[in-house]
Amino acid sequence: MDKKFYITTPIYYPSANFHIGHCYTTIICDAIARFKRLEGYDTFYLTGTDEHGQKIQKKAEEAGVTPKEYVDKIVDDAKDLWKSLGITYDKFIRTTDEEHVECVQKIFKQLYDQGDIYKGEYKGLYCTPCESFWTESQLVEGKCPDCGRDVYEVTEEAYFLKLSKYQDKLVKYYEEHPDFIEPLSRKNEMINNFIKPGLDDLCVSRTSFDWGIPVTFDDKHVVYVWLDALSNYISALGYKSNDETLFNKYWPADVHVVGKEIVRFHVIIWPIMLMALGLELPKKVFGHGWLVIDGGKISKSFGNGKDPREFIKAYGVDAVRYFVLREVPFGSDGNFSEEALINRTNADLVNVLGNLVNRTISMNHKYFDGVVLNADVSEQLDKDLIESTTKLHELVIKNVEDLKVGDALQEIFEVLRKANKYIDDTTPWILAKDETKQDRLKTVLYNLLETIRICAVYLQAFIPETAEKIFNQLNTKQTSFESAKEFGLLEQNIKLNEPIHLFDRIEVKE
RNA sequence: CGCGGGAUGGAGCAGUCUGGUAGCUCGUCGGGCUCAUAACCCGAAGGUCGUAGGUUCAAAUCCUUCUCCCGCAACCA
Repeated sequence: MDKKFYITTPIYYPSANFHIGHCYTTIICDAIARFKRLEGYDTFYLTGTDEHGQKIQKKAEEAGVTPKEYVDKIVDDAKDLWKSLGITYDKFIRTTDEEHVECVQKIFKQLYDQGDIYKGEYKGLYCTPCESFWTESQLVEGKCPDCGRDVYEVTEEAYFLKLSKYQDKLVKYYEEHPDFIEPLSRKNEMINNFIKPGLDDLCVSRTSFDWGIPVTFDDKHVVYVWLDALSNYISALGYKSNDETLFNKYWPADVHVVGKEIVRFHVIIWPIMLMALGLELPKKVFGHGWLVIDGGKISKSFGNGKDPREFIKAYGVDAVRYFVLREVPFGSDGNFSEEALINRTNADLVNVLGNLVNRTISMNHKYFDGVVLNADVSEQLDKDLIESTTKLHELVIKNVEDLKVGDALQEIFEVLRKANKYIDDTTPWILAKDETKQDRLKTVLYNLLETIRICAVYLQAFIPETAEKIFNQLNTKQTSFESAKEFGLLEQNIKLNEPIHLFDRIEVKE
């Protein structure tokens, strides 16, 4: 029986092209998904786009195209971006996919039939020219925050989801599953802010615009965005379709990775929807922090929404992947800037990893014509390096398990630093000059090559292109996850390929 | 008192639960080495751990006060 792993990103809102923040979430999930595959899990990695809603409708009107044409263009661009970042999603779901639309309609109907959705009245403050509802607190001096005009109290019929009915059950679920919401601080926020004061039933339909999924039995209404969007996690697996094979295999999700701003929807509305449908709840919702620029959010209006492909082009895909994976601590925000990206790349990828691989392989070529040899002449010194390298196995697994990808990378680089130190401690260039030390030299270089190989096995998940380059230079077939458990599996008597820089130093122009 | 998080050498963070010499990466300065991409290795300088009080033999850590920053509450990854 295969171990399975189902991981999702949020489905992003394609009102504009994606920025580095979207990349962050998607790269994290990709690294975890790759790692799980490497570990031998039958993995399903889902991402996609949430394409309905008034904002898209408006954007499309402004652009003079249909909403579908508008989102098609952005989706094409997104897929190109994911490709350039090496994202290995198993499915890209769009909420305009026919399968998804039908699934949502069936869900809505079922919840209505069983009484969890009911028809009621929605009272709100409405701005007619903007076609928008606002809450009291959103108003600016009592006027519409968008256009500054008066708002009117309007009543319209709407469907509601009975959140209140499931409140106690939800709290009980939290208590019985302490790992459901991560990081923990988000959980307290949710309980104190929303659940303790009592959940209001949620308005789940709209009549004020029509770019959405129609309610089958009442076509004035379209389905509220979050009910539509959240369903993607099961509609993508074929829930309520003719073929539920994937759904049966992968659901419940092992983790929904989401930005901290939408944790609320994933830990309140989504679980309640699932309870109402009689389905299992996801095992974990992880609310990650943001990449911020000078302490502020990334957004187009901020003028910092530079196309991430420019960074990839300039510094390489793995520099970008490494940076975002490494820079943001578990659960909190990390700072993004081109300068930080350059520093990180030079300090870790060039100086520690690149230089280690280059100097080791160069020496092996210089001293042994590139042939991998090991004469087993060990010294006490070797032990520390070998132990650290071997211990990596459980450390990396544990950190990825806990979604601490930055820490996992830190552990790997810790070992690479040790390897650099090992070179200085063993001074191979001095051994090389002594005829009687040739066997010792073989062992020293073997230990280094083997350390590099094992680190590269893990790095496949995070910086796959680089790991591949390392394997090529090592000319090894020992690249499996299992092969990293044991020190000494690098094939002897094989010939290394020529040393090539993994990363070129980024010179900062004045 | 709406709720939550944070404040630790120049920068970014760990340490706080379970009190006992303040740690890591980057940066700066000095030295070493020459296999390597001005890299690598060693050493040093630099911190009254936001403020004020309390508990204790002992507080970054526990308790209380205040200040400042951020997030959520409202469809931003």
